[in-house]
Amino acid sequence: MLSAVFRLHGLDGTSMQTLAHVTGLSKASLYHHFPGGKDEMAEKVLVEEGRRLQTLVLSPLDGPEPINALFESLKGVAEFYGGDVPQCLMNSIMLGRGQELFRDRIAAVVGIWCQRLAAAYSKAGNSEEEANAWALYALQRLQGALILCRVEKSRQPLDHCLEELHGDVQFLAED
Amino acid sequence: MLSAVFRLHGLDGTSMQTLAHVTGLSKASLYHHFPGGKDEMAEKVLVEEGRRLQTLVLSPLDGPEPINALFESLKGVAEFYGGDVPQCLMNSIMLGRGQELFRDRIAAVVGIWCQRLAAAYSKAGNSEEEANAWALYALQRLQGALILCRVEKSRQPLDHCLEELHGDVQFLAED
DNA sequence: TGTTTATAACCGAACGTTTGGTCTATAAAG
DNA sequence: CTTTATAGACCAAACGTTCGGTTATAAACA
Repeated sequence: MLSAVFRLHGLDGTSMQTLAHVTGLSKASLYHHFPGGKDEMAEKVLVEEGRRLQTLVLSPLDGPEPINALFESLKGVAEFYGGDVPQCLMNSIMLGRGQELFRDRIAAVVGIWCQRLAAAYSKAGNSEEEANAWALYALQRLQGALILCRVEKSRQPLDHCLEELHGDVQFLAED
Repeated sequence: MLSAVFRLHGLDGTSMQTLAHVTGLSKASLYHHFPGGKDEMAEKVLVEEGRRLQTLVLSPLDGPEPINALFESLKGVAEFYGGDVPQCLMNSIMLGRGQELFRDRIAAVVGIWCQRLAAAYSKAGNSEEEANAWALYALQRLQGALILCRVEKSRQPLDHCLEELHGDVQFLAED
């Protein structure tokens, strides 16, 4: 998959040659589909990743029952960050030139994610303050776990983190 | 600073030209000092960063009084990840070719950090299990906070995270 | 149905630029 | 007068990108 290349090598570390090899197309053909070149390819991949986040992680948060919505969303996260060594595309791609190109959009997505998470948590009976704090906390742990996954070349940190976040929600439900 | 270049652009995104410009030297001079080229420069920077971690973050953990040691170490972390938009060099540099080159060493450093953190926490009166869990938790939150710092272009997430970790330790001390 | 036509997809080869890296010369330091 | 540090010129290779031309697709028409 295209996104895996950018995830593993970042924007600068990914060459058109590699992309051509991965897609099985020639470099020229890639320019036919993406006249904007590498940057446009990265952008398209990023947009698609945003859609995946929407369907797997964000949409489940809209369920009527907030506790279950949070559970479902966490399940979505586990799938969103799939693979043996899960990595975050938005993290990898936000280095060097990628920062200037994509930071704003990524910040917006993260903001929405946080706010939707807080909304569900608040709907489950927490104050807005608490809800916001928990949402930030959850995102932070998630991103940190993903870093540790890359360091340890394993998905154990992510799975463990998701279990604990699940526990947090469960604890809330039992109140 | 050299490390800032790698921190911002990663290994692949950093060119010898950029390094020459930043150091004020010619490329030829850089090859005089670092015959191994870019990779050797990155390695030297990484080693120096490891020393900084040692003195600022790890050494304070050796203090006789574990609670205070943890406080001091957290203070060291705040300095270690300095600047208006703190970023983790070990994270940036561990993409693409950097992963193959440096992952093992970085994993070792993280392992030591975690284990030293757990030791202090355990010495403060926790079971080894609890201590280990807390150490992993702290590292995870830290790394996650650093990601959010890059996304939000601010050091607020890190400072906030450090406050909360400080609170965790304080809570432990009051037991 | 078979032929034409238009369009999209594709690729080999080349473009100019930048890359990591070397060579040679020069000036300063010891 | 040898060693060390520097830089300008230089190189082959790789880079992102463009071009000209070929093939596949399928709609339009005979």
